[in-house]
Amino acid sequence: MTDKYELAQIFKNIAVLLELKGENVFKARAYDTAARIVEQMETELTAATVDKALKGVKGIGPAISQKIHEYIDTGRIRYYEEIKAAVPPALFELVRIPGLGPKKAVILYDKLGINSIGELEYACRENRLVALSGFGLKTQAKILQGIKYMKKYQGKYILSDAWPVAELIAAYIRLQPGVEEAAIAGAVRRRVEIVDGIDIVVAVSASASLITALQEMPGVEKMETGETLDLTMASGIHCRIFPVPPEKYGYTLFYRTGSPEYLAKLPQAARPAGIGLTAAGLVRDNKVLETPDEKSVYTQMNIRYVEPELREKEYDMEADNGSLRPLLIDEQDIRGIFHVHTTYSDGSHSLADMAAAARKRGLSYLGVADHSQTAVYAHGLKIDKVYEQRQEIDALNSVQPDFLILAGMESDILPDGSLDYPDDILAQFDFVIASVHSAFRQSESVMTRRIIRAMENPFVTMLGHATGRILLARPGYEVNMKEILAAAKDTGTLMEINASPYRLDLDWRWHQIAKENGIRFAINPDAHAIDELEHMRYGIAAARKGGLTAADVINTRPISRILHILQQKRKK
DNA sequence: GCCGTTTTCGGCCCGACTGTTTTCAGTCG
Repeated sequence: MTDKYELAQIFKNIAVLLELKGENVFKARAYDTAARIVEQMETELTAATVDKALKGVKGIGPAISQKIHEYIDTGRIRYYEEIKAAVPPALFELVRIPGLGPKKAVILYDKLGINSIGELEYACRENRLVALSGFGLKTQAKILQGIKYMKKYQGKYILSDAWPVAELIAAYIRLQPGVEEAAIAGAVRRRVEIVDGIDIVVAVSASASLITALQEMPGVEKMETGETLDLTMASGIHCRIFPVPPEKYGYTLFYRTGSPEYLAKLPQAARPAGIGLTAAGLVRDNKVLETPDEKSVYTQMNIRYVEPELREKEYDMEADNGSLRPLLIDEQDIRGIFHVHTTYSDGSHSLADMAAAARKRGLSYLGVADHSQTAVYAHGLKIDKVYEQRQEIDALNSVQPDFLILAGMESDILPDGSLDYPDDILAQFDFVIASVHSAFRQSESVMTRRIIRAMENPFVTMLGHATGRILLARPGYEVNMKEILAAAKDTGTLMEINASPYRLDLDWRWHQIAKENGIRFAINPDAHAIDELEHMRYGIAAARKGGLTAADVINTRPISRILHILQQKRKK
């Protein structure tokens, strides 16, 4: 299998290996850059397309170009295999621990003979790191914390690593002879932000030919057959396949979708209908009922159908059955988006290209929000650049009357809660997203106060990624969310649902609480490249989990109303 | 490894933060 994502991963690995070998860090960075470029190529990776796509691209020189061709021709890169063999695998494993970089990892390997994360954890507990020069008690504690965090999420994946794969597998299964229906179940169907694998339920009368077909499916590394079929994909992700006869399909899909906590609420609710829930299916008068589809499961239990995204322990059956539940927000409701980056700061595509891509997706407005001046690492915009960008936006808007580019900014919230530009500059933007990007380790009260102060600024339209978490990599900063939401209500500040599958922040578990406060949301892709506009599907999924409707989200408003909505707060 | 030129070699984004030091190195974004 040759694809650009695998190649990009190889280049990223080469970069890490070079750092571990102690080579020139800029050489390592060159491979990191190449990985990003390859990943964002808009064409498939073939000998015919690659030269054209990468010709004259900054960052691809003769050596890396040669390696790309070698990969296309042979599926491997010898240089990678050589340096991989030359670097102990343990080192490669150790640098995955947050807070532990290549330099310290090498010291641990050389001086303490640490050969695995388990050994390192043991060495920390034995207090053996403090004796090393450059290490101390705090470093040791930080590493231990990092290991704890990693272990907690081993074998777990963010939704965007699982959902697209699950869709491909389900589509492949549907093509097989004898298969009547196949659907994604489990946490992926419920759109949980972190999943431990993929579940697929298949309606099939005889599973022999399905098993053969799965063995031949691209990307399968290992397969164990039994009552369920357990696949291990090349990426390491597990996929459990449940083949069942068609008359059991509906119940199995329902049962395997879960969540266990949601299912546990049901026996009591189904009792008035004389229905029992067992592992075998719905039972009435000791007889297992036929449930060819999922709707029939709910009909026979005589309770209302619940969207898969809502089937969590948080689901309140009594409240739901007693009221009219409006339709959850849907992809079709979205008219425009906010929070994309361009080449003005750290984006990969130009303002014009991002706008064209948004328009091509059928959107009618796009809110650009590059980084502000303090975000040096992201090439944040100095004031003269702000004006330059504004001019380009005005020029683009003047030639396309049916599409509107909104001039926004993602302004850093500085450690004291002030913003990154004076008010007279902020006032010139159509909207401002205020986000924390530095000094993450302030105490909860200081951080909360800092964010509230930013929200009190009349020009701050919305609060960006409210906790700063990076799923499976970094917990969010300490913050009192109840106070933040109360302040959002008082100040009329919108809350961002950052749709990056790495963030999904504000967490859906807060959505109803915010909604009850009268707070409205913006679902923002935080896209740094055209293909990241696709992040929207994860943000919408999160909003659905939060029980939000089109009315709760400003992206559903028409172009004619949007500027007014964005500027409501400053007119208060 | 890549780039650009005052071109074949020197610089590469850079500042904050932290924990270790006793003036700095490593990590992160």
